[in-house]
Amino acid sequence: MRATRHVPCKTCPLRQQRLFKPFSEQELRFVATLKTAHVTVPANQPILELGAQSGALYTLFSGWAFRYLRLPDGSRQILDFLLPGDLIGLQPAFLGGINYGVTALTAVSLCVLHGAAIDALFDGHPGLVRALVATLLEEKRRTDRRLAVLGRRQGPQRIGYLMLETFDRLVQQGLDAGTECPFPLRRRHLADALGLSGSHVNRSLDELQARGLATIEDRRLLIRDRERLAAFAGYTGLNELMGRLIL
Amino acid sequence: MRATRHVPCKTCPLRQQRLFKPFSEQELRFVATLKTAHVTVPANQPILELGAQSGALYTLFSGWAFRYLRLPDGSRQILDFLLPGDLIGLQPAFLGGINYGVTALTAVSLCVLHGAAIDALFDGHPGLVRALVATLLEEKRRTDRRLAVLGRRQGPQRIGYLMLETFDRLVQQGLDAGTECPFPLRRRHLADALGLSGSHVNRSLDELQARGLATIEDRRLLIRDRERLAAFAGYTGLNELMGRLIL
DNA sequence: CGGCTTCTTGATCAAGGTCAACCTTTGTGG
DNA sequence: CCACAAAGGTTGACCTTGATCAAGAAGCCG
Repeated sequence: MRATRHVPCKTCPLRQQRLFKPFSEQELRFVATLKTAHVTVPANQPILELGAQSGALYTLFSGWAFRYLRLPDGSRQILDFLLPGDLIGLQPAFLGGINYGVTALTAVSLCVLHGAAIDALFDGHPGLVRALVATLLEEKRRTDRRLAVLGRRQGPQRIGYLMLETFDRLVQQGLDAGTECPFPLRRRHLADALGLSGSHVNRSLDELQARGLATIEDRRLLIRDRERLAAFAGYTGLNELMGRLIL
Repeated sequence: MRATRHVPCKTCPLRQQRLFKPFSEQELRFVATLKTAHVTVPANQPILELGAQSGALYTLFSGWAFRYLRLPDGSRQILDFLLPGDLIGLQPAFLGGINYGVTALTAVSLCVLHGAAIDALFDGHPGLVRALVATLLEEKRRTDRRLAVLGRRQGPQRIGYLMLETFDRLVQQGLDAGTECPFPLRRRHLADALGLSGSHVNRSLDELQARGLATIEDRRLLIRDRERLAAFAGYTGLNELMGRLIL
């Protein structure tokens, strides 16, 4: 983890996006006081480790990361892929103690926030708290669906679902949507996120390709027939959400 | 849904439990203003329906319920079982629009809260909001683990996990823990919650019994060897949590 | 050019889904 | 209280999905 030059909150490009709640002057001033540093982490390096007691809170500024759980038998379940704007470490900062790990998928850069200070959020910043709760509930909605996908759909459908969800999250962030997007996940990540084995991920990808629905090539995702892919995977779209919180 | 006599918030027996955040006088007064009625719903009847636009918010007062998603192909994924003290309908009350359904598993009774009014929570009740966020994050932790269980464990382990989690939730609520507890789920509920078929639920229950770990008899769960069951299912205990919100 | 990790493919086999028949419990109306 | 219907549970046969293992092929560094 290497420190780099500060990005001032005031001109933060992430915040400009429609996805996020616009801040008042006062709110912006508060958020700016939280920020303590800006760091980078190379691909495949840990951002939060399971044992650690850091209390730090991060906003993912650029790059991809993932959150995972390690089961007693050693296997890994990826819980979520994190994209720019996502908060990292709210749970440990707030509840104390950490459950999960977060690892950089690509090289990432992070805003470091003073974790203990977010408690002050609750006194005098009702707008920010509303946005926080909305963000949490929105995430819960995504989690609900993901649970249903793991519980009820098979390999190819699971992959198709993740593809569309990820694509749409990128679009919400302002990716100028064509029919493709970056997709740095390796087979292993797909397997660990979707509860499949490596080889089965391959067979499933083959099927998606054979049906002319989508392919992954060269770290990019190509959606060949969005309509049919959505029907195939049972994907019904992200909810358009009202001002997420970004810190 | 039938209206019944009010239970006054002031003397609400649920609130006495250690599990929930104690209220100040002022907070209690605020919460009491939210309450509009007290109703009952018979077993297997809907509490919240997918299409509806009710804006009502409930606290489950007694009985069990479950939250589920209906997939495009008609199958049902149970997302969560709801126990007394759990909030029902926060997501629709706050985000508007509803994703999921909630159905009574046993006969239940519910506190009806004025959903639109919870927005006032954010102005002037920081203690309650902290408890709300803590509750949401705590639930997220449970969801994370459940996702890992669905993604990575097989039938018998999944069932064992759900048994222990449910048992411990009841204990947290003040059930005087012996080695058994009420367990009103039918095979179908287990199947739909855990992503299994009805017959496989049976085979898996047989295995748990044959190993001397646990049985379900007569709507009650009997934990025969907690130690070994936990090891078998990869269950590591609920987190002791700090004052959940109850409304 | 080794020595990595990742991807691909095929063979084998266990987990678990589907279907069907039958049985048991629960609930309902006479 | 009984008769019957409906819902839920049990069991077995059969077959699909997907895990596991292994061996080889690309890529991708240093």
